[in-house]
Amino acid sequence: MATNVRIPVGYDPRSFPPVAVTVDMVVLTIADGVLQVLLVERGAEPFEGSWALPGGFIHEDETLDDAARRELEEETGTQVAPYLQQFHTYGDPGRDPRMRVVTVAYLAVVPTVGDISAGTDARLAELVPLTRALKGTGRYRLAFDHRVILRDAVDQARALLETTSIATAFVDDPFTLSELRHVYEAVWGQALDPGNFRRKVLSTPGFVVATGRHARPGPEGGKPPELFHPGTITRLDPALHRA
Amino acid sequence: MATNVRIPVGYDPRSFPPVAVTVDMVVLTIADGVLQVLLVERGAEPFEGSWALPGGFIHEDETLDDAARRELEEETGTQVAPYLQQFHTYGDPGRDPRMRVVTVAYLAVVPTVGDISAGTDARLAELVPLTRALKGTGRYRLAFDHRVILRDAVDQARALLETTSIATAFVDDPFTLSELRHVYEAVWGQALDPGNFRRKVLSTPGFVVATGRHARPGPEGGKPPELFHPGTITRLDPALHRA
DNA sequence: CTAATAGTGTCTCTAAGACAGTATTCC
DNA sequence: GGAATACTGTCTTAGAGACACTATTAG
Repeated sequence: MATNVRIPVGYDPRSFPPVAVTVDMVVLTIADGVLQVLLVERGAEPFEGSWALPGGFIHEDETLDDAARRELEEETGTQVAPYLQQFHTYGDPGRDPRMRVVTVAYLAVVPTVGDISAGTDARLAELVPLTRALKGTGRYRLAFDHRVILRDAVDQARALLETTSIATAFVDDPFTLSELRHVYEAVWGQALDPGNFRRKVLSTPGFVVATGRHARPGPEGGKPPELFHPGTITRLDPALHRA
Repeated sequence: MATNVRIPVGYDPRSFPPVAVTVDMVVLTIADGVLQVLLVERGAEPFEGSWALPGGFIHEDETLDDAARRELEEETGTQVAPYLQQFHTYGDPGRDPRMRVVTVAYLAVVPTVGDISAGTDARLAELVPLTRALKGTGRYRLAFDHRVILRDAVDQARALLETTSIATAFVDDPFTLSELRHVYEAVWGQALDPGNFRRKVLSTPGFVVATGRHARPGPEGGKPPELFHPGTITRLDPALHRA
């Protein structure tokens, strides 16, 4: 089949076999106190009965970051993710049985996923607890190498919590230090000492900014917690180490 | 012009405009006590008078990592780099004026560059001090966005020195702790205390392995230094922090 | 001998972790 | 009042950095 591929000066067409480039996204959020990932179900073959990370082909005249932002909005209705960064590119031949596909994978972190069904596609989208998505069996079996991509993204997120302020991307503004601590506990899967956590966060200049206001205590009571805004820094120094 | 691009089932050809995928490499090494990068000169337009990072199109039926290994060997004759990892993918439209090119960038670290002219290409290759390569003017003006790629790679390398054992990739096996310290000093551009450095390295289990042997002192004299092999670990815990 | 490099000892300071104690709310 | 959550204080320990000191070589 003929296409409109133009062969530029100085390039031998046989040097670059047909390659499709996609941007796929691992959208992480915390719901019900558990780390969750956004998955979509694609009806058509060869996706039959399997789920996938949201994503799609890059358009002409858009950067990779723009493509990621576009896909994110198409899928979640979210205009801006507090965190959206490329983390790895996957290009094994045969990872997509139809043709050579090179996928630039992005990690997105959002505080809440609005209306999932607001996506422009008619595809079914769901927020899935990470443990179930990584299981590899049952309802949420992942297509292609998407299970590897998801695992890599979560490893990346766990590491970024130590050295960057990515945790603030999981919570709404303003937030309490308990909410911020719950982010670390959900992603790392381990409990942290509230007192020591507070001291570490507050002793890292620029991580969070006090508002002076306080939130109402929850239904269980307790002292009204102080509210904070995200800070301006992106790199934590000193880092917040895992035990 | 017609090509042999086949349109697979289920894909709309207009969804994936013609994209070429290349693997480009930032090959770092230390020579004359200074961090150096391998650059190649490409004669043909639009490279006229500018230098570039070594790299090329991916082949069918090879993984991205395999493409990187192949390019490295073509360019340096080195079969195996002690460190070779993908670090970022660049795909802005217009970054290559000829067509849409998505470049997966790799960071390679080698202890010594063998015969540079051993490359299969007839292109001229040179080891260039990083400071001159990053200057952006003079003899080694870089093509396209290669200056940005180089800067990102060096930032990455500086960060990896803190948390991984990448430093051992810069030195031959076996090595002395002074040689290892010179790696940190050259890449970070700052002097380190020899005594404290030794203690930190030896207190990180698995970073280096003592051989029991000693090297001859240099022409300036001094106590014969102990020789070490690279260790088995890849992640430094605790990390080796920069001041 | 001196100069240079390799390696050790020791002191101070900072940050992490354990954990007890205080403050303020809901029920 | 008791239970729960939000803080604060204090003690111990580990690691980083400064820097003095010892060991072994070349010239």
